[in-house]
Amino acid sequence: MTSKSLVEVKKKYHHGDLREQLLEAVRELVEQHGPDDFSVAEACRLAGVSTAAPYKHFRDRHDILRGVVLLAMERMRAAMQTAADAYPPRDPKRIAALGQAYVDFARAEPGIFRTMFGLTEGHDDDPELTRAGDENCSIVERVTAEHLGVAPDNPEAKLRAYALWCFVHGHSFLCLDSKLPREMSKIDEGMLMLLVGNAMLPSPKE
Amino acid sequence: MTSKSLVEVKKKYHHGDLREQLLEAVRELVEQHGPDDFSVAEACRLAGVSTAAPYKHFRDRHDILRGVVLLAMERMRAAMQTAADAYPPRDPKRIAALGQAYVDFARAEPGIFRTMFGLTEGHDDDPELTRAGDENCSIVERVTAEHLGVAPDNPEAKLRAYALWCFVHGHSFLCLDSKLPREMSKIDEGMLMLLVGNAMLPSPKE
DNA sequence: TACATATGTAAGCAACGCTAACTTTCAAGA
DNA sequence: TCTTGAAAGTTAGCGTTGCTTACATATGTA
Repeated sequence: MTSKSLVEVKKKYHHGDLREQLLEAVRELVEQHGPDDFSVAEACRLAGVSTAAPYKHFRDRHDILRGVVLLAMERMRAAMQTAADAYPPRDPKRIAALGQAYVDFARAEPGIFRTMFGLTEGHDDDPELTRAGDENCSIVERVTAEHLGVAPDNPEAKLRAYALWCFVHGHSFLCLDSKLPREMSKIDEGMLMLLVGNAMLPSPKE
Repeated sequence: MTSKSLVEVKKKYHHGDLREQLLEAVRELVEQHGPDDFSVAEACRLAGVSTAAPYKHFRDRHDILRGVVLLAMERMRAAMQTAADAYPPRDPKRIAALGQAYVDFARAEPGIFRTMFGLTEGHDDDPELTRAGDENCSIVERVTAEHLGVAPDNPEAKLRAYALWCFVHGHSFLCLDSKLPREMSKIDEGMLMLLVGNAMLPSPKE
């Protein structure tokens, strides 16, 4: 009885799911038009609701974007974790898969990806955003430390994790901007393995 | 006589320098409020001109941002070139200085830097933007090739240049977002030398 | 059933992006 | 020097947006 048929959903005064549906609508709009061109009003139209409704759930326009980004960060985190979990702890492929998941996310949701790293309005030191970012960061550190067989707070592991993080992040952005030579578009597996496997993480047991 | 005293400049019907002054005003606004929050109207106020004036020089709001980004790319290119030129061709410091110039630019103009890589509205395949980006990219390739003592189109050099580019770009972004552990904020010289000098560019003459 | 609260609507304001139509200035040729 | 067309400003105004205020309706709990 709690499951609503698609028919009877229309024209309930209380939407019941507006917050989540707005976030989804904005996610789509941002993906289509970029973060500066989406409009709250258009999202309202998509959700079938008046233009004043969002302000019962969000402080303002930026607060909606914040919500969208938080969801995206969680999605990204989950994707990275899943990718890493597909391989045993010290398999080099585990690291490559982690990086690949990052790049894949950027390519699958370029608009959101850019938005995640383009927020500067009032989110400079938002505790929730910072925590979500740190969490994603710590996945890389943990996996790297496991790979090296050292404690998670090992400085060497942290340094290498950071290098990996930088490389993958930069690669993701350069892919989106196609500011990389065309013939290098598909270096994911090969290059990640080369750089990550050989240069950055020379050998787990040395 | 062509040099205008600051006094007699005011209240000329023809502004004479509006295009450049608008770009500068928008640059400041973007740096302050971020790319989505700047308003053309506010830039007009800064330039002391009516809100319709910009449309004699730019197609629309996005076109203004495009101009700002193009200028920023040129500024960045010049900074990188200058930094590299401070060291002789095969000095490892030359590479490090190049990367450092990139990071420094991002830190000095974070709003513009984000804007440069956040444009997606209608600029997907803007030829001028693409060319400016490729030019910056090719500096890295050229310097790397020189360092390795090979031809500029050497595939090995291109690969290493791309890796350097990725790392530096990612590092820049992570610095801005402070999504890196706090104690790693000042790794510029040390880490660049470590990664770039040792891991990525093992030895120029091997 | 009554009521506090949550969640929606309607109406409206100020600001913005952009256009249309007009005005002023400049520069170049007769 | 005068004319004239293009370049570069202005004013006025349209439609949209972000957001607020006041009001309406539904929901959960006593």
